[in-house]
Amino acid sequence: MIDVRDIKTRYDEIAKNIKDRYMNVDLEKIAADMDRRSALLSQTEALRARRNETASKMKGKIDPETRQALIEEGKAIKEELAAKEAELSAIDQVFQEEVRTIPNYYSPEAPIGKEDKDNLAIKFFGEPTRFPFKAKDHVQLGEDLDILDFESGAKVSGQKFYYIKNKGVILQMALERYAMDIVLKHGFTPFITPDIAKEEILQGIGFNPRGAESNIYTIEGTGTCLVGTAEITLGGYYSGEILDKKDLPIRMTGLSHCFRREAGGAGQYSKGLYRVHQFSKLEMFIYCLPEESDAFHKEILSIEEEIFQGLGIPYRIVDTATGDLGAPAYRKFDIEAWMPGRGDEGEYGEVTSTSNCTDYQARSLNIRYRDDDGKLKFVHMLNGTAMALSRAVVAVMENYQEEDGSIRIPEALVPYCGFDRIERK
RNA sequence: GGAGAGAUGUCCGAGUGGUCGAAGGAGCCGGACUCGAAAUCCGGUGUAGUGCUCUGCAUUACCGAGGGUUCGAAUCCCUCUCUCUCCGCCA
Repeated sequence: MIDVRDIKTRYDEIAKNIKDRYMNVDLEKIAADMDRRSALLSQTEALRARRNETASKMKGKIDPETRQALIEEGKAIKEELAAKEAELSAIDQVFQEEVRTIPNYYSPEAPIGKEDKDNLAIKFFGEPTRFPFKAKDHVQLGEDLDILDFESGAKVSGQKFYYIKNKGVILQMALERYAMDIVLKHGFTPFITPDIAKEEILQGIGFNPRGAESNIYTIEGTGTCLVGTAEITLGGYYSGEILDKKDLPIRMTGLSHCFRREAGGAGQYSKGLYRVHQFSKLEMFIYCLPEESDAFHKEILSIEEEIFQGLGIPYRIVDTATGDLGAPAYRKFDIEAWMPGRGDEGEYGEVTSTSNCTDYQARSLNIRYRDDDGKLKFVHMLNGTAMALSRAVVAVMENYQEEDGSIRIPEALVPYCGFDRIERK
């Protein structure tokens, strides 16, 4: 969340931010509720002050008559206070929820635009892979090679679930370990995180676990949810804590399963492994000083590039437009890998995403550090995909396919796989 | 899953209705001593709001979370969460 005082001091900026992000937030109402809330708060506090004053008059020995009078006065205050507190708590609850709908500020460098097609391609690596034959998509390849089974996934678990089989399993594990080794080389501490997290943590990270459009599976009656990414569990790791400045930056990388409802996410571009209800992902996460977050954001992006360059997969980087940033992000870069089987003649498809969320998540989760001036300040928090296994598998399979339907293993993965191709039995 | 114990500031830890925002210690900051450092000694040191006559003063809240009792709650009661010990079960 943003600093609530900004609603007063940076009103126009917030209004412009909401507009440029194409979001629906009624800022006028929020500001009005804020005024009502502070009026009630000061009335409540005045009453509490009177209550405390009355109570403290009774500390020592006093004559019974005075005592009785004070008790009567205290009782009256108590009643009045209870009514005022009820009123305050009602408006406060509304206000707190409203504040959370205000998005983070966006970077002055982020492109302004409504949706993903307004994202700005800022770099290309490699040439899109072309074949002298008609490229197959990973669904076809996977079924022919007996390494992906969507039919059984649908039968047992529902649509958009899948089984990975045979050498496909080894390929996924190889990708996982390959990415992990690169990330570790850059000083990240490895974690395997819980796949379930509390709603308050989800909310602190900026996910909305409720509502029809929510992408989150909630576990009924427990107050917990299946995580959609290890960003949630890595970002929650230090919630409520005060970090030592000399420990910053903290670099973490976490492997988790990721669960997403993907309601209404069907269609040709969501085919196969590209958009599924469950996948594994290795995520990078950094807690750092505010003045360092831009630099660390670029560092995460360069590690993501290193991972895909090492696999020899062509990609482009896009600078995400304001309307597509998501509420917590100040700036976001996606890597889109070339996927020869996507669309008619191949398309770029998102494989990583890295966001600088500045202090937006830290404020909700209350993660601070003590600065040299002795003051507590919010850290900046950044996340980025090291490797989303399902989509990386798509990219490898489709870029490394052969005319006979077999798949070569990228050189960098051969030591991790122990074989150099997957072919039909 | 059953039984018991516990959760207090940056950390450790005392406190069982009003004199408690909270003893003591550690840490940190400042100072003394020192050529300098260590040791020692002295002083200071919570967070988040709000108001004002704004390098300060006043005030509210916060002792795991949420409710309750009371004129008054860190302290009493209830619910929940988490931690520890023992038993059971188990990959």
